[in-house]
Amino acid sequence: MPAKVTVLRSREVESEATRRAILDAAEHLLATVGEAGLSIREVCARAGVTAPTIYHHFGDKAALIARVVDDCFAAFERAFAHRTAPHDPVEALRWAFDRYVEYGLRHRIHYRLMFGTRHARPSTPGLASYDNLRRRVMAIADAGRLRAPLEDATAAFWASVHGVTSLLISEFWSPENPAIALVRDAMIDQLTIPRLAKPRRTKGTSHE
Amino acid sequence: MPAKVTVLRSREVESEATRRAILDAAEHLLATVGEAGLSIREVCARAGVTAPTIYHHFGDKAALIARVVDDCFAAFERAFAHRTAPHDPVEALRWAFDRYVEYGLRHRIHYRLMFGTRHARPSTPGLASYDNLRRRVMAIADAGRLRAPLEDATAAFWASVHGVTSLLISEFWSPENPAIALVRDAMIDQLTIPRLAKPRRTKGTSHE
DNA sequence: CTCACTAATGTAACGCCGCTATAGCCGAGG
DNA sequence: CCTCGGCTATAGCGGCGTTACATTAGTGAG
Repeated sequence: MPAKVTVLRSREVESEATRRAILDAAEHLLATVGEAGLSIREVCARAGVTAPTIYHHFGDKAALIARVVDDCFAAFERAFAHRTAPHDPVEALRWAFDRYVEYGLRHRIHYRLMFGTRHARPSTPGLASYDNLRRRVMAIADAGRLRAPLEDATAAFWASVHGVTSLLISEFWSPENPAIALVRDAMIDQLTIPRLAKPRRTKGTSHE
Repeated sequence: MPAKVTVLRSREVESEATRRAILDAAEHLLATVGEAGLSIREVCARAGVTAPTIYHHFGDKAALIARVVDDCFAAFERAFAHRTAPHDPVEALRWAFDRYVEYGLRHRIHYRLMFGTRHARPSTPGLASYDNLRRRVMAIADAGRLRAPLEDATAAFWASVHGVTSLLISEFWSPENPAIALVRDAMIDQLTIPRLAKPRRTKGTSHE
């Protein structure tokens, strides 16, 4: 019985296999030689197809790369989902900061493609990724421990972790730079309340 | 007497003129169509020379761009020098943050070339630019108002302003995003002491 | 003043690249 | 069985960075 389906759709299955072969080859080359170094011709050689096949399935080089980047966002979120975050929402955010930097450092080229330049409109996986961060900040707000508006605080955290990751990827910094933790803790200490104290707007109300 | 020098070196002068023509054409194209869009052939057409002339003077495309980037760093520092900073060192740093973002936003492509990827070893103008920031932070430290080691604080400030600028350039943020000031003030409030109080290591010692 | 030398520039070409008009293959449906 | 249409290959276009080679024109020595 499964044979029937397989036989009936053998053509589509074959076509989909070709798509995957192309995507796999593109992803591998992207991680190896980067966007500038990736050539359609090399993808062809690795995937065992010829150029028109790629253009038939993906349109052009930019669309192919955009497709790979979408898969990268999925992998990016998986990097967070695989491990379990601390229970305390503020500590969970600190933890997420480190995971974010860690991922960026391990997938430099992919990170640049995801966040280095905006490719057309922000993709759905990209938005989902940002929503993930917002949910973490919202957990802090729900605990009454956020010192700034939700949207602003989320954006601010993103900017700081993105800045750190960018400098690491560009090799302006080494991964041992103490400034990494300094940025992380400065932003968290300033925008959140460490314990369950009355949330006050003026800074420096918690003695020690 | 100056005629003697001019005549004797007429050849060098001419050669230097073509150098400048090439650099100007490259800078204009770079700001217009970006690094990927810039082609040696187009530079040739604009500068009124042929390809071997460019390779004779600069080596290859990357070296030509690196040379343009060096000029960008000079323009970058000029953007700070033209205006006068506030006297208070902390406010001067806040002011520098805004000038930095402002420059990045006005010269998106150049900023990306300067800080987006490391081009070979950090150029001399690039190092000078970073030293400028460190001097501002040092002024705060000299006033006994810095809460972290000089090098770490300098790096942390750089990361935060770079993160903000990157997101603005990539158009993930709009220039009106309140998170810009939030990042700026969070880092400054956390790493500096607002008035002339006794510098203490624990956070939150200055009431109001 | 002459002339060989050398730096500066031009000619033409090589081997890449992204992309596509066109044609052929082959499973799907009648 | 035969047609039909989606998938793939052949071959080629124009453009790219780069370079071997030829050519020009100031320069310094005799």
